[in-house]
Amino acid sequence: MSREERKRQTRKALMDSALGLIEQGQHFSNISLREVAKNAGVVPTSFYRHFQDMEELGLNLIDEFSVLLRRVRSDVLSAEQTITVDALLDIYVETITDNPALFMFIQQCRTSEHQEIRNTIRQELQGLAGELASELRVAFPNVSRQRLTPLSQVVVLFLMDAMIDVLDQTALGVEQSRIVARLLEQIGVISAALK
Amino acid sequence: MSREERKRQTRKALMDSALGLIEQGQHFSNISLREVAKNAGVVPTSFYRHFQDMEELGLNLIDEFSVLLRRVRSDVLSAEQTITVDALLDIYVETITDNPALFMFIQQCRTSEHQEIRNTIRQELQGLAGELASELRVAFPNVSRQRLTPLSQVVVLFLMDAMIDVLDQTALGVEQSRIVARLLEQIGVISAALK
DNA sequence: CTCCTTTGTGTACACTTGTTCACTAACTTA
DNA sequence: TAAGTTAGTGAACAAGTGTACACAAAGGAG
Repeated sequence: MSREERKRQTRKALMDSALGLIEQGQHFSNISLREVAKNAGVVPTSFYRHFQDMEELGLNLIDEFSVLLRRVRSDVLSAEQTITVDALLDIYVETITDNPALFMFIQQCRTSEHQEIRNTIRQELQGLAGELASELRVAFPNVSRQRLTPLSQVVVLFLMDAMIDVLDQTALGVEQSRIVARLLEQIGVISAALK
Repeated sequence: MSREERKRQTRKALMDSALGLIEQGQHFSNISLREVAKNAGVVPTSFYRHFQDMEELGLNLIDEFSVLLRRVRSDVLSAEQTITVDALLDIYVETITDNPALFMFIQQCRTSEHQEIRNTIRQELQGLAGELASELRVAFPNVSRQRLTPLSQVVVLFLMDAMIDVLDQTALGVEQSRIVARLLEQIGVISAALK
């Protein structure tokens, strides 16, 4: 195995370590560099070979989020052109449930103490809303883009909000289906405005 | 000054200290007990005379939030019965801008690592949505409560979401009016569903 | 094969954290 | 006035934190 391959591997181990700690219920704000290193099976000083500090690791997690969204987008585009709203939502909900820690991280860090993290996330979510808007254009060809844009921003807000419930899902014993149901109810309120 | 009066005073100093640190850009999750004590002009050990730990202080901040909302509610009720939606929103927006740290705390701690904090906040925000729903009933008497409830949940989501922009307000040089404008635009999308 | 680059190691340091304990001083009560 | 309760103090400790440094070992380039 080549050296840079190995490096990329431990780098990924560090990022996954952080996500793992989030999945265990920790908040990204007080996950320590040492904890991440230990959890990745690496000595603390080794962390610096990959990231300057936890903020930089965070920014790279946002990047991972961005890549994930791009992949989803290409999936949607490769689907039939006459995709329904329900099918569209299914794709996004599935993406969330497949990557809970990553989405949780994003939701947590919207209120991060590092403004660069906050700004980057804001941009990313705005981009997501933009994607959604153009995808909804297919489903609602007779609705103007002007009305569609704020609408998809709202839907993104719903998606991220649902994350918090997912976090408590196991703790409260709430089935995931109920969360999705609530999500669909909320979006129903919105899409009613389109009919 | 009586002793319990003094105690209540330093207790408030501790809570205000935490809010102050939040206003300075810190995240509640990693505000330390010592920092709070120091900022309140009190020795660390004195903290324990009032709260068991930071989680308990957090729960008391949520209580303060609850009391604030109750006060707002009575303000709204004492207003004219034919209150407009805009006037209603003005009251809430003003409440937020008058207590930015408290609302920011709530928004931050929706993703807290302490599940009791998360649950209490969830309840509180649900309660807020309930209040809003009955207040909106006055403005939209011909809309059923069934449609009003999910709608006000959405509005609450908007209000809390706007908090994040308020946080970056100074940093980005965005005037508060623009934030309020965006908020009104979002809510416009919703209220359009009511007409 | 040899040298250099670089990823990961181990030790070390100064600092902050939560929490303990015995103590003081002042308000309350009897 | 005397005794008791208690909010706040100060020193101390073990544990965890970020970061600097010299070092080892192994891949890459000549």
